[in-house]
Amino acid sequence: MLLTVTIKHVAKAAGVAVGTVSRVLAKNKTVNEEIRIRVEEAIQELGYQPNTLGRSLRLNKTDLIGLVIPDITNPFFAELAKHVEMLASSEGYSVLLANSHDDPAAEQQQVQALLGRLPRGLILVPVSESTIGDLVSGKNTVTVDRPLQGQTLVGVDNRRGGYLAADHLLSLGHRRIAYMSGPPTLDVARERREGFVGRIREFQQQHPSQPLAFQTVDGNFDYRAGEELGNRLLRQEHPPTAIATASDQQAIGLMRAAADVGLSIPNDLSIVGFDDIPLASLVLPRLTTIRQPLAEIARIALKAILSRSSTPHDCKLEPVLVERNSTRAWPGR
Amino acid sequence: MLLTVTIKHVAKAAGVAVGTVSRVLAKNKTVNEEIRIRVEEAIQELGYQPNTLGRSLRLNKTDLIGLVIPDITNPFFAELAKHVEMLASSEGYSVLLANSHDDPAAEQQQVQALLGRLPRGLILVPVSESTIGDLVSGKNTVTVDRPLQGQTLVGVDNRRGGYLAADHLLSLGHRRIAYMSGPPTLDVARERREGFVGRIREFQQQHPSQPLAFQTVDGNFDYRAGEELGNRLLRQEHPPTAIATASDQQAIGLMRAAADVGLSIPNDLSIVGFDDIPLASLVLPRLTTIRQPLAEIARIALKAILSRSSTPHDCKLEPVLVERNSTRAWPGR
DNA sequence: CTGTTAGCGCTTTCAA
DNA sequence: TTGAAAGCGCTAACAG
Repeated sequence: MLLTVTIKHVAKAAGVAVGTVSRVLAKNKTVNEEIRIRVEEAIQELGYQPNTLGRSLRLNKTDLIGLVIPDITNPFFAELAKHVEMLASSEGYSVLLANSHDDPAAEQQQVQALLGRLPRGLILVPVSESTIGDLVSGKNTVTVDRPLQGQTLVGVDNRRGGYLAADHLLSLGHRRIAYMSGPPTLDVARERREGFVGRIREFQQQHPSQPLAFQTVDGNFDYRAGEELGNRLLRQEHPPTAIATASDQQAIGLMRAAADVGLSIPNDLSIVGFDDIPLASLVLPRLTTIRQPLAEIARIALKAILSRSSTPHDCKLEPVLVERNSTRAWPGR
Repeated sequence: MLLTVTIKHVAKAAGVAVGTVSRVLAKNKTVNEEIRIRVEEAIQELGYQPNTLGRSLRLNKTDLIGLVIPDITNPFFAELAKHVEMLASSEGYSVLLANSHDDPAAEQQQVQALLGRLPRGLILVPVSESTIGDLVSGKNTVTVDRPLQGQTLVGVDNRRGGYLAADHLLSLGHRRIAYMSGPPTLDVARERREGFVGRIREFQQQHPSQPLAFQTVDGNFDYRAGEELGNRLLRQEHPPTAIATASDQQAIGLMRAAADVGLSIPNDLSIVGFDDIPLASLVLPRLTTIRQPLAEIARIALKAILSRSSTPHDCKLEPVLVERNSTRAWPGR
């Protein structure tokens, strides 16, 4: 019978009290060298592993980080999860993963479930203000990508990202431009669009004589939406020569649509995405996109959690334009 | 000061003993209706949430499922994680996620870390036999996709999958065929290849007079390997007219390579992938592939964990060929 | 049917 | 510097 070995067994084996064992475990300096060695030998001998539950119960805190995202299958969130997990585990924390499926009810349930596990903190990509607002209030929460009233947000400066995309297209000489936005209910989507539109307006004011056609569509962030909106955009009488999207997934769906209508990228159509997911540099042609520094975002989010800073303090990182092969000067040939 | 409310507070508020509160929490039938109501009211009133730590410590078991995969960024594992998480949370469990990065040392560390949290069970996609074999032995572990000595494996019949791919290509009339395998160190990769090669040999024996060119290459499962191996394959003097790969990611990389050398799919080249990741049905052309029933795999793995069946009992599911637009009869035009 | 109590494994006073 | 003991929140065995 393989009994689990506790601190008591170690104590008896080393001929000391449990308190002493606990002290060597905690690397407490006030323990006699000789005894310390004896205890450590006993630990080795018995293969003792501290029981997290006992410790957590006593200390009233765990080494768990809760991570609630809409969908781990989305490459952007997968990347976020990976970085969070890597960083967390290197600090001795484990991460509890939960998907909200962009469903407020599911999200509420998931957050509640994770909270019940008393995590050290929660990293959250919220889908709904209302349902979880007060659930997490006062709960050491950091929000990523999307804001939540009263909680620290770490993300990218979306307006700036939109601005960069528009600026890139404009400077390439495009004058028939479309913007494919995300769901208008999401702040991220609105901000990116505003940044994009802002640069367009700015250009129009600076060059009032130059003709400039601009339109906007919106839908989900996923591949499918990119394809559908792309078809709508490209099958018009005078389709745009350049399209910026609110996500790389949309951009990749859009590439599909472009191929379907026989358009070659970047010759007939320039595309710029958003996020820089791993796939962006692997599609054909490689996608020009606005990069979000996800590793950095994860790092800051985790730091905020672990340092329990009392006051929420948003952190907006700089997005950067990554030029690859899906954009080209117009007229391009 | 917001004190955490315990079972004691509820007991006092309801005018009963803690044991009674515990009983109504456990839905124990032996509790008086009237008292039950009073307790439930007190619970509502105080917003009492049972403390998982206390319960787990007492019961010596948690509601945690450990999930250790090579890389959450890989769409196949992301999909697996999603299903595991959905199923788990619907049963009241939470999942602890860890990435091993295909590194035996990291894997060992991660497994150890998760085991220290006393999970109800471990779902594992192992990278290395040796380093974790006895770490998890006797630990209620289920292995997915890749085997581990002495542990239950749930996955797909890889030989059958390879066989299906070869059979499909052969029956389409292809006679210059290549197989792009995964890392030969992995059983999955070897089995798929064996199944594929098996069907090829079978065909040759049945039709000894028919000319049939066949070759094999191998590399990693990822996009990049697919592209590199694809280039090697396609830039030969007499390139194959059909290629089957050991993963959809390879297949998608291969599509890139095909485009680079000016080959049109499926007109000049047929491709069949493996896994059926979400992206497979979104690339252009949509990818014909061997589908792994991942939802089913996740379901069975979790069931095996939760029912603590003592003896390991492998479970091989049937893969199925999903015909889409990347394969075509040869000669095809 | 309900109250009382021991104890899960651990940390941390308090004494010695 | 170390030992003894209390107690974190909970469940279950036992007594009533």
